[in-house]
Amino acid sequence: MSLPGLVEIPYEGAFSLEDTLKSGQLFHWERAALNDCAGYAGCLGSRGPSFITQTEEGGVYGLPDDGAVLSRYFGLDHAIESIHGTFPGEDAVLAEAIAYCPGIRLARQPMWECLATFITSSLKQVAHIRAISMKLRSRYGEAHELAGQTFYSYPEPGALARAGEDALRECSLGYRAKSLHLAAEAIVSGKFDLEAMESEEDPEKVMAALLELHGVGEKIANCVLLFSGGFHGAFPIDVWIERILRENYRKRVRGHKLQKWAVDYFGENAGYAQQYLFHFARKTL
DNA sequence: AGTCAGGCAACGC
DNA sequence: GCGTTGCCTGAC
Repeated sequence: MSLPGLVEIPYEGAFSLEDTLKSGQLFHWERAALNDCAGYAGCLGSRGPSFITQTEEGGVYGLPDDGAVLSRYFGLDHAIESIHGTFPGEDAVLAEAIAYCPGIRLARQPMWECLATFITSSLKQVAHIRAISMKLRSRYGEAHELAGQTFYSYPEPGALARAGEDALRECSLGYRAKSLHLAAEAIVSGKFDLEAMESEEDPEKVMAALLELHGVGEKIANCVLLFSGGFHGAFPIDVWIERILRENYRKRVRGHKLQKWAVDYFGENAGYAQQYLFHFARKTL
C-alpha cells in the first residue's frame, strides 16, 4: 500500500505512533490532515513541519525527505526485539507493562528542544508542559505553513536569551523562566557546547555538562540523555517510576541507591524498560 | 480555599 | 551524604 505524496518508513517490531506521542517525551505534535490523510504534524528542532501517519495495518508514512529524519526521530531504527532480549528474564511486572503498550518507542529529539522542554517540565503535568511549549513556539519560534495550518519551530537559544527572563515568565513559566533563560544564555555563550554534546559518545560527559546548568538535576539530565542523546541505559526517576518501583518491585530505597539498582537490574536498555513502566504506572497506579 | 503536581537548589544537619 | 523547604502556576 502507498499513500499519495508520502514516503513509507520501514521498521521492525511493534510501533504505535499514538502511544509514542502520548508517552511523555514529545509535547507539540498536532493532529493534521495532508492530502485527505489524517495524521500528525510538528516541527523537528528548527526545521519546517514534518507530517507522519500510521495506517490501521501499521504502516508508517511521512514527509519530508526520504523518511530517514523521521525514522531516527521516532526511534523506528531501533531493534526492539533485541532490546527486549537484554531485559531481566523473569519479570512479570515489566512483561505486563510491555504487553500493555508494546508500541512505544524512545524518540531521539534535537538536544536543545529536549533540554529546554524538560527544564520547563518541573512540577508540571503533561497538558501544561504542552501549553508552555506551544506558547514559547508561537511567540519566539518561526512560523511555517503546512496544509493550511501554522506550525512553529522551537525557538533557538538566541531567541530565548534575547527575550529575557521577565518576558519568559509571561509564558506561565514561573520560577522555571530563570532556568530556561540561563540555559539559553549558556548555549549562546558557548559555556554549554550544544554541538559537541549532541555528538558526544560518552554519556558521563553529557551528564556532567547538563548538571552544570541551573535548574537541571538528575531527572531532567537523564531525560535528555534518553530522549535526545540516544543513551538507552539512562533511567530518569520521576514520581511515577519511583511509585512503581516501590509498589511493584518492593524497593524502599530512594535517590542514588534506587538509580543504581534500576540501572544494574534493567541493564543496558534500562531506559526502554523505564518508558514501558512509566506509561503503565501512569495508567494503572 | 486549600491541596497538589511527571524537580530543583539552597540550606541545615 | 541525607532530609527539609520554597518556588510559579493551573486544575481540582
